[in-house]
Amino acid sequence: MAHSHDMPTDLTRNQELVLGTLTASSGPLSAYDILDRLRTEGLRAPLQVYRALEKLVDRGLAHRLESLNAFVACADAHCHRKGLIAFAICEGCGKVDEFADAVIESRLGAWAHAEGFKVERTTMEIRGRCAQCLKAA
Amino acid sequence: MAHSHDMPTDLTRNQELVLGTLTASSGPLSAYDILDRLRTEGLRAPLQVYRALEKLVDRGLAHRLESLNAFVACADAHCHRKGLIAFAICEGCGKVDEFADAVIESRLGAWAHAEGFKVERTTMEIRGRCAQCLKAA
DNA sequence: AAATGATATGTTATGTTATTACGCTTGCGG
DNA sequence: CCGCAAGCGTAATAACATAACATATCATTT
Ligand SMILES: [Zn+2]
Ligand SMILES: [Zn+2]
Ligand SMILES: [Zn+2]
Ligand SMILES: [Zn+2]
Repeated sequence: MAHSHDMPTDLTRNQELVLGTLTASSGPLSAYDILDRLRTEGLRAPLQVYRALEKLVDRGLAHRLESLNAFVACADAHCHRKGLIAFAICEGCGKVDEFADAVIESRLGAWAHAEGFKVERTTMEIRGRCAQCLKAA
Repeated sequence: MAHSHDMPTDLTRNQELVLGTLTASSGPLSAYDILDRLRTEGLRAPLQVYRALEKLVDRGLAHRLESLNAFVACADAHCHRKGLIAFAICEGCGKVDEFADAVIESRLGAWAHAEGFKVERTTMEIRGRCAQCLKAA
């Protein structure tokens, strides 16, 4: 079974560094977190990171978590380039779980259709505690 | 029919000013937008606004839109103090529509139950174009 | 090879959003 | 009156994000 994080071969150096940092992290990172981890690689300015993140997010290789102002590597590259993705974010350990639900997507689509609203992008983020953290407590 | 925005009587002065500003606005406002509109009332510091917003959000009188870093008055005070609320945000005119969907809520609950994840808070925000803006274009 | 255009990069400065730290005030129950 | 909780005011700072401008890299066309 192939690893989900095989890195595409057509990334630029900065994109590759940023995606590598996200992939190596156990949880979401802010752009400035990423920058700090890449200073040894020569990155100096926030914009270098933000530009790489923009491309990665456009390509679905990374996601932005709006409620955290942070980013994660896509956990599941083969299936969600399109469509609605939900994130479950554990406040305890920072772990982020990524999932899709066709029923939710279709309910949203139905609402939008009824209202005449054209959906461009959907953010869905659940905050709480994961099973492991609940058990530990 | 009663107006949905009858203001509670037990707000502090700052809370009342902030909620009034949000209610008077046709779209979401950032904390700094609010501050600017309240300088004539004597407010000077971001914290005065953030503190008021925190209480208002806790009480369900206002909502934070994570994907915008901005706030709106609750459009529908009687029904969503609890439960999942979704927001549809028009990129054209800034209008925000607030709605609840029991099916979505139960799907999320089912996912969480299956994973052993304890949900504390959910953010759901749709970005796109409202019917009116689509027609105008 | 030279010119062009598209994409990526580097750098500085600045803008925007949010919080920390500290101290004063007000109202309220003991 | 005292002690405590909630609210308030102010200053400073932290955290997140973009604007503006210059340069570099690489493929395409002439
Ligand atoms: Zn993904
Ligand atoms: Zn956890
Ligand atoms: Zn509401
Ligand atoms: Zn609109």
